Order: sequence, then structure tokens, then C-alpha cells
Amino acid sequence: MTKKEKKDAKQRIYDAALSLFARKGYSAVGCREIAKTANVNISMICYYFGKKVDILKAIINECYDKYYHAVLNIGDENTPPQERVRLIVRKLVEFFRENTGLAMVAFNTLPIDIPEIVDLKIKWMSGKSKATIELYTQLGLDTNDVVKMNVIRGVLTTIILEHFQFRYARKHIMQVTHQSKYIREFLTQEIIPEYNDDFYEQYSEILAELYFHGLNSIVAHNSKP
Amino acid sequence: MTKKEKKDAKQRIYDAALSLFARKGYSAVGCREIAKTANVNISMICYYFGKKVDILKAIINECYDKYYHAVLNIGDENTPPQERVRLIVRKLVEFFRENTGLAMVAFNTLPIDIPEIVDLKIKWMSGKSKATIELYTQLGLDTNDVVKMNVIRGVLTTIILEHFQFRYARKHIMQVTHQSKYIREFLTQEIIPEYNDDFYEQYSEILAELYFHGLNSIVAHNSKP
DNA sequence: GTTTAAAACAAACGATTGTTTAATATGGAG
DNA sequence: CTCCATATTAAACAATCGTTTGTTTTAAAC
Repeated sequence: MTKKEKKDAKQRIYDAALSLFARKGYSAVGCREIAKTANVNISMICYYFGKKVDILKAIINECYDKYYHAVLNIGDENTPPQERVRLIVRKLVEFFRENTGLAMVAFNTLPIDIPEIVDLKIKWMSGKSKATIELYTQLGLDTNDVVKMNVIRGVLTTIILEHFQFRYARKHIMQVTHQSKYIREFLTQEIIPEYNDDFYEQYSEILAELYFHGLNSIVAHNSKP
Repeated sequence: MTKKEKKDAKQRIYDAALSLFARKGYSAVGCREIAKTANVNISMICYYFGKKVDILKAIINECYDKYYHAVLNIGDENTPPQERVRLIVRKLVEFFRENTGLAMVAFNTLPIDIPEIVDLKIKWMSGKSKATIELYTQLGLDTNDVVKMNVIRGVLTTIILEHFQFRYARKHIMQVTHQSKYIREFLTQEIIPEYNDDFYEQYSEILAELYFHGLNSIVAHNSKP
């Protein structure tokens, strides 16, 4: 192996782990499986990353870093709210579309019992998106209304991530060699669209519409004091 | 132990597994941990359930069974759409509130590589909710519009489940003995409402509003052919 | 050529895994 | 009391786990 190829070992481990974690979850994937998938010796994992959990941390850090760069400042106070929603939705869809596996690993609620992972996620959550806060203000939403904030907290991210998770899972199921009766039926009945740029342009438009009008409808809704 | 207490061993195993799976995910929980938590001998797990995966299957079956009973027929064609949304949302919130752990385990996308689990979920997914399909029709939504159906597929379930997952995770984090700087900050800044009946009455009302008006806004939206 | 540092390998450690097997305990019926 | 079925236990199996350790290989610098 040339020097270039050697430098790739760390990346291959990272990519293998990412793919496996997305498919099976962190705990179900062992270091030997990662090493085998990456075509490296098992010791390379500790050599390049330290402990297994450090791979997960690297993935989470990459994901959140990308995420915040994608959505940090979308539009400004002069952007009309509806346009701003559209921009935010587009950015989010783009982000999750390009980083489906990454997002699946990093945004997964579990595990919630590994202290350093919980810490890491909470640290990242401190950097809230300025764009969404401004948007709420532009729309006249009372951000001190605890109930409303609970309803809308993370709604867009959740909906879009779930869409891509479902797509990812279905794609994986289609690749399985042995397909049971139910899976065959499921894949037969489902109309699977072509997930091209055109599809996602429309998807984003419709979702932005739904979200914007939904938000608007609750602006004047009076919660009890 | 009396006979009654003996009969409880199976239930204790089930409850222990449910709680642990919800917190850590299926793969991160071992049979010995479940047995210890349930205060039974390790062999009891195979005695009462067979293989470990059969516990997960039992949980998934219970959850989906409850879920479909909760949401199968809510209102009918004569129920005004907005009222029907309200009823559906209330039922869903009620279901997820009372079965948070159960739902977290069963609705979790992962693992997607255990054939029998994938099978089971797909089998359950065949029984779609009649209420939501009727609702779309009532509102004038074109259910053959693939893009729209992709946007709204499972939106309510997703939003509500995510709310309760976040609540669950936060509760767990609060119970951890050692709290890092970030966690302390996080818990200090967050205004945690009292999640009582009143809160969820308002939550449901606001979410129903958001969803109904969102749906209505996309009814007339023309997707490209 | 030698030296050095980095990369890669193989073996091993202590621990844990899901599951099986054989033995024992328990409780109900007769 | 005995008998039988069920519940429970402890030991064990083959396998895997994350990580460490020592050795070898590789590549770059001199």
C-alpha cells in the first residue's frame, strides 16, 4: 500500500462504522465487524480512534457541525416569513438527503445512558438555530409559551429525518436476499417514487406550505396562563 | 413465593426488558441485565420467552396492538374534519403518553437487519389506520399524489413520539448521579413544564390546529404531474 | 546503507454474550 | 404421603466483546 492508501485506513474505518451504525445501531456493531468491513486489522480501530465510542463521537461531531453550518443563518429579519420557511425547509431537506446515514446515527435518541455521548449531544444542542428563533419572532409566536414551544420544538427536523430514515430502511429491505411473504407484498404494493431533484423540490415546497400555514394558525391561539 | 408471585416472573422479565430496551436500545441490553433487573435467574428468560428476540417481538406486538386499537376508528365520515383531527390527535397523545417506553421500543427504526423483526413490523404496517385515510379524503387530499403522501406520511405519529422521547430522555438525564457542566447548564436553562392533563389538553389542541391548517393549506397545492 | 516513526499485524487478556442442560425446588392433585 | 408438572437454579458451552501488548512491516529522512 502506498502512503495515500494507508492514510485511507482511518477513513475506511469511519465510513464502515457510519454505515453499520446507521443500519444496526451503535451497540449491535462490534469492532471486528467494522474492521472486516473496512478491510483493516482489528487493532487499527484503537490505533486510529482510541475507544469504540470515540468513533461515535467523531460521527456526532461531524454531523452536528455540518448541520449547524447548513441551517445557522438562513435569511434574515428582512426575509418574508414564508420565504424564510421555504429556505429553511430546502436547506434541511438538502442536508438530510446528503447525509442520511450520518444523521441517522447522530440524531438517534439512543443511547441515552452513555454519559459522554449525552454530554456531547447536549453541548451541541446549546447552539440553537438562530434562523428558527427569528422566524418564530417574525411570525409573532410567543416563545415564552411553554406549550407552543413544546409542540413546535424540532418539528421540521423530526419530519424530514423520519422521511429519510424510512427511505433508508426501505432501500435496505429491498437489498435483502431472502424476502418473506410480507416484505414481498409490502414492496409490491408500495409505489416508490423516483427520489430525484424534482421530487425533493416538490417535497420541500409542500412541506414548507404545511409548516408555514400550521405555524400561522397557532400564532393567535391563546394558551391558558 | 406463592403461585401468584411465580406467575409474575414472566411479567417482571417483560417489564424489565421493556424499560431497559427503551433506555439503551435492544442490542445494548444483555439477558443477564434483564434477569438481574427482574430479580430472576438468567434461565428464566429462555424458559418464559424462548430467545431474547422473542421478548422484543412480544413488545412490538403489544405496542402495535394497542396502537391500532387506540386509533383504528376515530369518528366517521360524518365527523367534521377539524373535529376528527382533534380526536385523532387526542387519541395519539393519550396513547404515547401512557405507553412512552413501549412505543419507543416498538417504533424505533432500528434495528433494520433482524429479519424477523423487520417482518413483524411490516406485517403490522399493513393494517393502516382507516381514520387517517378517511380524513385525507374528507379534506379533499389526493391520496394518489405520491409527493404529498410522502410529506404527510406518519407526521402526527412522528411529532408526538419525538415529543415523548425527548421528555423521556430528559427525565432519565435528570436522574443521573454525576451531572457534567453541560447537563447542569441544560437543566438549569430549560423551563420544564408540569406535564399534567392540562398541559396535554393544550398540547393536543395546538398540535391539532397546526396539523389541520397545515393539511388544508396543501390540499389545493398542485404537484407537477 | 542505517535510523526512526508510523502503520499494521497477531495474539492474548479479562469479561461478557445468548443459550442449553441437568439438577433441584415448588405446588397442586389424588 | 406420593406423583407429576411447572418453575427455578446453577453450571457450562461456544462464541464474541473491547482493548492491550508485543512484534513486524513500511516508508521517510539522513
